[in-house]
Amino acid sequence: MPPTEAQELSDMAAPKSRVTIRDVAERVGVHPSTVSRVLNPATRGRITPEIVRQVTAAANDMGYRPNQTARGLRTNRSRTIGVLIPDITNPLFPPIIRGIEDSLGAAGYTAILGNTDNIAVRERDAVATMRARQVDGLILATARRNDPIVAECLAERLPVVLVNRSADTDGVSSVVNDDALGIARVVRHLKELGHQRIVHIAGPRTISTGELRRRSFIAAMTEQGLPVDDTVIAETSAFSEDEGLRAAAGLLAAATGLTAIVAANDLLALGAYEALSDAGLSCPADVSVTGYNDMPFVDRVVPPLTTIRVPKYEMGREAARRLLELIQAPESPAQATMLRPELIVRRSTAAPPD
Amino acid sequence: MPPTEAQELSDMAAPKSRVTIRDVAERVGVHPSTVSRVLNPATRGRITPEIVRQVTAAANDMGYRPNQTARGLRTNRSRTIGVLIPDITNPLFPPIIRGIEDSLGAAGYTAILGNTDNIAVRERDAVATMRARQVDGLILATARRNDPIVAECLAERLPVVLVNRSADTDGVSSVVNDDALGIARVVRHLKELGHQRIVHIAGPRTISTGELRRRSFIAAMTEQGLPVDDTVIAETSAFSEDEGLRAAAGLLAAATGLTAIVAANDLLALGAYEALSDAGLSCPADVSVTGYNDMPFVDRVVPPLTTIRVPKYEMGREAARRLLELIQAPESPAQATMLRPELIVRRSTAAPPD
DNA sequence: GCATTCTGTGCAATCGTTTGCACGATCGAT
DNA sequence: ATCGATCGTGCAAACGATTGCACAGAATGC
Repeated sequence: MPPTEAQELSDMAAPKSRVTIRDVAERVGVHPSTVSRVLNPATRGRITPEIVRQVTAAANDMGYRPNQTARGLRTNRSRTIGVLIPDITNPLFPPIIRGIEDSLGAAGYTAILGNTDNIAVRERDAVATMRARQVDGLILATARRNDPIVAECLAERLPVVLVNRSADTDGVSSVVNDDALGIARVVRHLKELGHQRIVHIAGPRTISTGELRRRSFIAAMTEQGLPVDDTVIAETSAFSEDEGLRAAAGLLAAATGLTAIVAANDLLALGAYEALSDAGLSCPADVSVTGYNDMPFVDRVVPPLTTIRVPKYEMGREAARRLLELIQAPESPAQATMLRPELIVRRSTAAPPD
Repeated sequence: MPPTEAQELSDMAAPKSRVTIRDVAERVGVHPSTVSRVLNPATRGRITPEIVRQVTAAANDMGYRPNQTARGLRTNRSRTIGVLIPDITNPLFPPIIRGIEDSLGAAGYTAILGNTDNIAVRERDAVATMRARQVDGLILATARRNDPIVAECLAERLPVVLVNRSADTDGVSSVVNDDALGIARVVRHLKELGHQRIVHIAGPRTISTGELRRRSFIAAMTEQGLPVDDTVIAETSAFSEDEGLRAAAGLLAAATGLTAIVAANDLLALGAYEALSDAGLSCPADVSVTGYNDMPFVDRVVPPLTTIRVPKYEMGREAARRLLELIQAPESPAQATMLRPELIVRRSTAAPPD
């Protein structure tokens, strides 16, 4: 004996399988295309108000949820964007990501993330999987100054926005902070404290922030009438604590009478802290140190780090906003947005010893 | 006059539009379904080796990339999973997320993220958008002990795994650390240092970690033969620094002669630091403090925090692994995995003053 | 009152893959 | 030599939505 049609099922409707546009259409007695048009704000106007009412009511009632996958197949728009970052574990990035997601979410888009660890083949891979998923655009926090990925996206007309770092490639939009301004403020701050012999731990020159902060350092020093020669800049191969330690140690060994270190980012600055303590020097009594970015928690290290705060959340938000624009109007001209950084004076800077 | 077939186009083929399975089929002279079978490892064996060779060669040559969207529509599998976290900006989560992504990535899956800020409606929203995108499963780092979202997923047979926090709901898989063990180790450590009057800043009881660590604290104290009454536990409404400050201040005001504070997580412990300094007390000279989680950077605050290290990356990795299993075998029984935490002794704990 | 425009809806093709089914060829067994 | 079984491939129908086109009926113009 087959089970009788259990009528209890009808009230507390268990949504057995997903309800489709066709189910809604059948319930109301119209064609699926009509339902589609009702549900699309752009075409809703073409349908009789009474039908609109019935369809929306039925859709709500039945708990209809459009299938993004099907829609994406047809329209070639996934309402998904790919975000490439070096490493989510680096505290610089979460606020940026948060800004991106908030901004995208408000527009009905979602992000998929890829960690690349700054490894080129992982970047390629990540872009490939993202393209397979038909992302509508890309936000890259991984750009190098001369980045083939950026060039490819441009060539294939995939909307792309760079965030935090920019690139030399032109025609690409970016949202970054004003490195020149930030570094100028730091140098001025140190000069005002009385420092004369200021040195710089530079980031990798293959990355825009590394090169730009380096150049800005030289410019700012010159402008302040401070001496700048080969011995005041140490190069690093990565924005890492280890590299900061190594570079700072070199500087301490070589540079005569330095009293302040301008690091190209906070991690390098933390490395410099270590080098100082290794050398038996104290910060800020013997040497002042500054960072860049104002990562979470650099206000809690000892001494709390004087640094430049970049508007991380806002950069993420702007980058997403810009990308959405670019998706609407793919041919709109590239624009490079620079957000204002802010000098945060804490305890790692003080007057030089006399 | 129509443009002549430009034969220059053939060598440096600009991939004008995406190459589909049909393009590959035409090039080789077989049916699209054959190409599909060649490209699918499971069915490749059924095709003549020579054809397999030709098809794979052509696919590579033409730069064919399967369209996940189309595949997803047909198979109802998106190879995408949704990850819900309270806030990516909380340093506890990035390592977990990294573990999840590494594990998923290796299996050809990608994650989409949702920040919920512990707000119920945002959780619902996030789940809705994820379902619209046909996620194959969910990893929740947002679970409350009694969480309707968890119940719904279970009811609708959407594979789900909880990470970091568990839930009271049964039938759901989870990957967490062993809170009882962690708290027991902390209490034992303090006892060994000579502490008698130990107090606890408990997390929200609506969250498994809050409740569990609280209960484990009572159990551990009892086991060590230490006094435990109403005055040694302070409740909080969130795992935040503010709440830690408030609770610790209360404890200091009320509790007679406390010498050690066991906080239910690192953020609460940092709040306790503030309360101590507000009260003119020093840590660890006057009062020892312990945290839980071993968030990034708690080794750099002053004093460096003694805490329980939970294997964050591994928890993420395991959760993803478990979810993939669950997707393969949806009816497999739920399993609650507990990873071993580790006591990390730093400078925030010392013998009590005499 | 007839021709014309307009409006609202249905029809059917389409997006790129996957997969059950069918069918001809090949093979081994008798 | 004949008959099944087996094997490799093609065929076509899905998956769920969108959208150009067609067409009926209403509205409008003269």
